[in-house]
Amino acid sequence: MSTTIRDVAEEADVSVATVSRVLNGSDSVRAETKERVLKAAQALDYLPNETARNLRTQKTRTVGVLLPNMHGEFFAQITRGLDQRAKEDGHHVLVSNSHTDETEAESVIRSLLGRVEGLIILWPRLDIGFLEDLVPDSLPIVLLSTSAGASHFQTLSFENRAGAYAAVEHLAEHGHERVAILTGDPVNYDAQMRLAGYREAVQDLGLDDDSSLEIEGDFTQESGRSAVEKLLSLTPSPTALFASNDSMALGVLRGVHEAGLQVPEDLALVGFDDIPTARFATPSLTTVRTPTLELGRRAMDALLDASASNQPTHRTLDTQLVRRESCGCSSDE
Amino acid sequence: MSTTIRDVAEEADVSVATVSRVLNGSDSVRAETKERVLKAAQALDYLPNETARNLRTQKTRTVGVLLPNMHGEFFAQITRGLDQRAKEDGHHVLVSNSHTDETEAESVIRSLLGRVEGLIILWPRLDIGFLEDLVPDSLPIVLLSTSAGASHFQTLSFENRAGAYAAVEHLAEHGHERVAILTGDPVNYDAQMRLAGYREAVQDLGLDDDSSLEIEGDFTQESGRSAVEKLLSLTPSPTALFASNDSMALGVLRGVHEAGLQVPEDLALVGFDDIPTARFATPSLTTVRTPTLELGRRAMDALLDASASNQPTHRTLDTQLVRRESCGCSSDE
DNA sequence: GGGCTGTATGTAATCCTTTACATCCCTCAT
DNA sequence: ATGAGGGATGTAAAGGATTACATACAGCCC
Repeated sequence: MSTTIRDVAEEADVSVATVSRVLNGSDSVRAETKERVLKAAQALDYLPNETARNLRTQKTRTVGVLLPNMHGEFFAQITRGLDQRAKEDGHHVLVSNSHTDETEAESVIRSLLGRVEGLIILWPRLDIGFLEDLVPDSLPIVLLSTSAGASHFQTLSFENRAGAYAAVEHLAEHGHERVAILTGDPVNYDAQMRLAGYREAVQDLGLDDDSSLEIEGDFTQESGRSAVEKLLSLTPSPTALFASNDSMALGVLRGVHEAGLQVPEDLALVGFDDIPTARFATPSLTTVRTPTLELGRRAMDALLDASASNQPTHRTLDTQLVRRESCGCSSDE
Repeated sequence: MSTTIRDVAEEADVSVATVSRVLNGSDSVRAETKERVLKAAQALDYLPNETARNLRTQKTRTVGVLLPNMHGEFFAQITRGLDQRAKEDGHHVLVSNSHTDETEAESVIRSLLGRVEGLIILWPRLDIGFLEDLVPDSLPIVLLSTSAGASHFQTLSFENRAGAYAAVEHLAEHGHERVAILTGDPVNYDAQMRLAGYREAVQDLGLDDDSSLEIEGDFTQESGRSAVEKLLSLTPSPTALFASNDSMALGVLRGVHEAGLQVPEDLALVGFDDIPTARFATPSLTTVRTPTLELGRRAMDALLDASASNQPTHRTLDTQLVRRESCGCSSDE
């Protein structure tokens, strides 16, 4: 078998307690002894059994993360942010990202329970009550992009509403009065909030208020492309479009091109997210930047904090309009 | 504290052994007793302590995954594939994806050792000897996109060389004789192999063999964009370009547009990877499809198998040319 | 009835650490 | 000289599960 602390103790001719003390650097141990222990550990290729350690200390230093199938860039950035922050505190990240339905999510969560010290969940159609029943009250949980305040869980989201508002407002500044929206999947919280921001702006700014201007999409590029047809069939045609994310905006770009028209001349366009490709599209995409990496970091932050102060906080992260070409501006950058 | 198996045993008025037997469904236990135990467990909200279980059974059912900073879509797909496959076997995935240098990677691996039963590593500039020293021989490891055969580790890669060959060949079929390549980061194994495939095709097909046609990129969109300038300064100008990945190809698309030229008329273009955006670019991108999700699945497959038969296998996954518009074809799809 | 078999259950060892408490010994103040 | 105090180390008890082995009991056969 693999070598244990007992073997090291024997080799160094001390007790296991001393070995443990050396390895954890906590208690006082004579310099000479310490060295002997370290040498023994080295010689035997000793590797502490993390499981035993976890059991004894009642800590796993591991958090679970549930992410759904989502846009790759978004997914990657969040994961990266989570991981960065976790690493700073010496925590590990146990991921699960391929669950599709509620049953599966339940079994995933169950299998995570008892091996994680906290959970970060991004799950659009999450039923809060269901989750409350499933997990012990004592387990810190951070919910991402979910309707805030609905629970005693911590939540963290983008400032979607203000971002969408800014996007529409900017299109209005370009003189557009008939601005359509391509929505995301209606069950998605981000999508809902972006739609809300759009509506608010349309009202406030006195733009054409026509429910046929709200076209339903699902955040995929294909839904962006196919939306163009619907868009062009409207009378009068909208002169501008707010796409609820960049993937769809890229699809729209493609669709408009296929229809033989031009962005921004025939249709001004603003997206949301500022994925890397947005800058390199032709025309480059005006969009609302979401701090994705930051979302990950802050989520982990909140979770690790939660252990200490268990105040359920609900935070949002500011977004920022990035002016490029697709709205009719000449690019900022 | 949380409830233990002892509490359940007490509640159900049986021994802990019986509770364990019921929960693991292995041994024979009377139906009536079984029910009583289950009821007790339910009533007490009992959750087996996974750590204790892991310690006793000497199994963690957890594998570690190291991925570098990489293109989002690629990253997401691999992770998904890994997770899917792991879940099928009831395994958990511990990820780490934000390490930058060797020291950090070392500490990450160290911290994983002792809590995982295997490791999947994608790490471009990995030093095999370093890894061999670091991990115990008994730990199964699968290396992704790395020079094969160099070790007793299992490896898995894309069939990059053949893919690149096919891309260049296709451009030659369109009549191009002066085909440039935009390479990826030279330390990257995929990049090396794609370059090798390009060179092989140039030789075989008798295309212009001019080392100035090899432009160094780094897989980023920006490097694609800025390569256009260099490309146009060559005399005579190449009429076609093979970009070693789609991100760079998208950057090239942008750069060509900025230069007031057209793809494919002024420059035919083929990418590599077939990221989702490739289909929606304008013009849509001809590219070589890599089965990314499959790479993840197969990697996990190999790892979980490895426990049984520890034959170091070296496999490659076939790639496939997808004809769209940027090469001069009318789109397949 | 006695011994044998097999099923259902209990007892206790075990996995490998950490750590509270005990011990030992040395130094120093009284 | 003696006791207190403190530094270095050892002993053994957790921590919560699994499981080998022991036990109890019922049924059966002769």
